[in-house]
Amino acid sequence: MFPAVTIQPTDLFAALAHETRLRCLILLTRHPELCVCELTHAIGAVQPHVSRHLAQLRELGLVTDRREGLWIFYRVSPVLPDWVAAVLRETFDAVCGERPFVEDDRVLAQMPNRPGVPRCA
Amino acid sequence: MFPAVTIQPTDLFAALAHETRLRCLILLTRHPELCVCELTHAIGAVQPHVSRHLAQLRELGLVTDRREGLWIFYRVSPVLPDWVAAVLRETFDAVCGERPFVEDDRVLAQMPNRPGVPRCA
DNA sequence: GCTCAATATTCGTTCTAGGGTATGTTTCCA
DNA sequence: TGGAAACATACCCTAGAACGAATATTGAGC
Repeated sequence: MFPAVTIQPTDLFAALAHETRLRCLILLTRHPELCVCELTHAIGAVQPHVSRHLAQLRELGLVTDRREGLWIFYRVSPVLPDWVAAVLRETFDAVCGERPFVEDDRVLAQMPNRPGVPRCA
Repeated sequence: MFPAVTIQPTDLFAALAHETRLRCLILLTRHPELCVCELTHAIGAVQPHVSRHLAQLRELGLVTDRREGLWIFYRVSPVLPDWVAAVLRETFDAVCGERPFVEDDRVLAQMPNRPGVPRCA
């Protein structure tokens, strides 16, 4: 019932202050969960880059990960403190229509061979 | 009617990611306006330190300043974009009862010779 | 004019976050 | 058991942020 994590405000804002991390979080707000290769493809960065920033989000407790075969799926933590969830929502509502966040989602939608997405031709 | 400033999300979060700047903003959310010496006293830092960080908040458009004699009074900008104001409010509500923000306000309340505050003994 | 108070800025230094690349780990499959 | 795919981590290096201290600016008062 209680949030499982405690997040210092300056830590939260430092996490959101980096464009790669913010873009990942915005994508993860649009979608229930995404794997690293999807985030990497959507953002257009190299895999270690995305992986490193996802690790920071994970260490802070903003996202959780689960393994399924070769893929590791990330999602926004379901046990965020209320005010953190509120900040994320406000931010998402404000920027989801702006660049580069719209493009990220467009690029993701056109990604071929996405894991978890059935390939019904 | 329209917000006078445009603030990039990463810029906002970078500003909030520094404790000095966040403490100033929280104090300025509690009080309509405060001068530099009040903020300096409340936070317990040296004057150039506070001044430098206030300058960053001002350049971003998060706060405005007005001169009155020797003092320069800062206040939270009245023309913030809605989502920025919402993020600030959520953050304030979440942390205003925590350290070091409560102590900052206590120290400020006990400050002698505050400008603008009538000295009715 | 001079002096003091409040604030801002500059300068040189230190420190940490981030980038690029290479390599390690885990899992699946043949 | 060997290889390939997906992801994580380590290493070295660099650029930018922040600090401390000194100095500049602005305004009030005499």
